[in-house]
Amino acid sequence: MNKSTFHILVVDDDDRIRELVKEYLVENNFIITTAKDAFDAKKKLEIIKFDILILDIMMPGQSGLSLTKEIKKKDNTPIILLTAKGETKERIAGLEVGADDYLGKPFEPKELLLRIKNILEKIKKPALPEEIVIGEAKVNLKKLEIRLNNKVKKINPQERKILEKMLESPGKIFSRDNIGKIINISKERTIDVMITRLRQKLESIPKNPKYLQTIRGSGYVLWIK
Amino acid sequence: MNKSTFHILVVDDDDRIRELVKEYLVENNFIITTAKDAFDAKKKLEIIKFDILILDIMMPGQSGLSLTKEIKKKDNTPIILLTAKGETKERIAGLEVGADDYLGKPFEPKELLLRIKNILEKIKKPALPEEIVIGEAKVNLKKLEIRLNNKVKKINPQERKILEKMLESPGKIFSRDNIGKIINISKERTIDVMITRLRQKLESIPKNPKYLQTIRGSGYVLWIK
DNA sequence: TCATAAGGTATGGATTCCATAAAAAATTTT
DNA sequence: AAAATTTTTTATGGAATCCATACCTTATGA
Repeated sequence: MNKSTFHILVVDDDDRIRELVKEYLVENNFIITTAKDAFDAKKKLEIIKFDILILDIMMPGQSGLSLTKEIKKKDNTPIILLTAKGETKERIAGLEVGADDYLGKPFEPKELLLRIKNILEKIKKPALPEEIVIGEAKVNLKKLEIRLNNKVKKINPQERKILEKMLESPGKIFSRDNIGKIINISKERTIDVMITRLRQKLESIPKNPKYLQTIRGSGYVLWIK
Repeated sequence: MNKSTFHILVVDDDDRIRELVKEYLVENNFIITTAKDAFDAKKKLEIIKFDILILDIMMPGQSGLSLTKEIKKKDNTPIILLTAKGETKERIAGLEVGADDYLGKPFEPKELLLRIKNILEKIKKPALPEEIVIGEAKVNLKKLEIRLNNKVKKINPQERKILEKMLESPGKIFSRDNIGKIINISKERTIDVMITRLRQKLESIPKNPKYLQTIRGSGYVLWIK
């Protein structure tokens, strides 16, 4: 793997493992930060935007599972969970809670590397530009703003997540299920509401959306032009 | 999960596991074929195009690993490998050989289902081309639109289903029964009505259809050119 | 050419699906 | 902990679509 600037946070209460993983990944040109528990991790998460998080499930204080859930609520940083051997149930729980992958202890560092590569494959998409034009609106995902008709509206966190995902695949139909997974929600009406709100910020005539359209019976689509 | 027509091949030399997996997946609306070894599997692969293959690594004769390699050379059917517990090395080898995912035995059926869903997400539909030309009309099954004489008409879900099916076999006669099955309707007149509607969207002169024609006494045919 | 069978279509009630306002709950900020 | 913001639920109305029926038109062959 080439020199990278990917920044990974490793959270494990076991000093030995933490250091081992760190060493191995540093060798492979990652930038590594470690934390010894959820509390510590959260402190660091507030300051730094990591590319990947590696969390041990079994930790004193808040568990990795719970931490995953909490983090995934806010953003979609990929998470790899480390599970004690054979804890199938936890592994399932992990996926359900939104983890992107997991690894049973004991694991070979090489395997961890594979998982990381795997995830990087997925995220290496050519980072969305600072400002994206959707019809008459200009979306700034960094400032969390949408300019439309000389007005500036704020994008809320959940809205951002949906928008980001839909912007990755303009023209793709997102079922409510799809969207529900993005923001961790199941109620259909709730999703409708988020779409309605997005329309009010994106569309000149929210009642007749030109860009964020409904596909009756299937879901929603975003057209960026 | 909805009713699906996904066809999965399960290859494992252990009768017990084979049957267990089959049973569970059939319950979840998959079509399952089984094979007891690589030789058996290859015979079946020659005849049927599967959507996913589930292979045990440890098998008498050719191993799942070797089989994976062989298959991946020819096509890219997604493969999930089943590994005996703790065989980390094999798991790594599996990914390197081109497998799409793996699952350590013993596994929970529910977890297998998760993996399968995951893969299906990716392969989605074999997607007909974005835009299909039928006579003077341009059909966009994604946008659910038909452009004809500079006008855009919307296709609704039932119409789409019929169109999709007929597009799979242009020139084939579809009896009302055939069509009825597609959209779950039995009344003859009702089917006529759907055809009428489609003609109004597809044909320049709906009264004299050139492409969506009636075969009196037999049914309807779609000609795409 | 007339009778009849087969196909075409306008209409509308029932149903399903979606939009949105408003309220309630949860979360974040102050 | 009060206030402000955001998220989620709920309730309701409206729109799209489904499906059947009645009636009309066309094709066929006796």
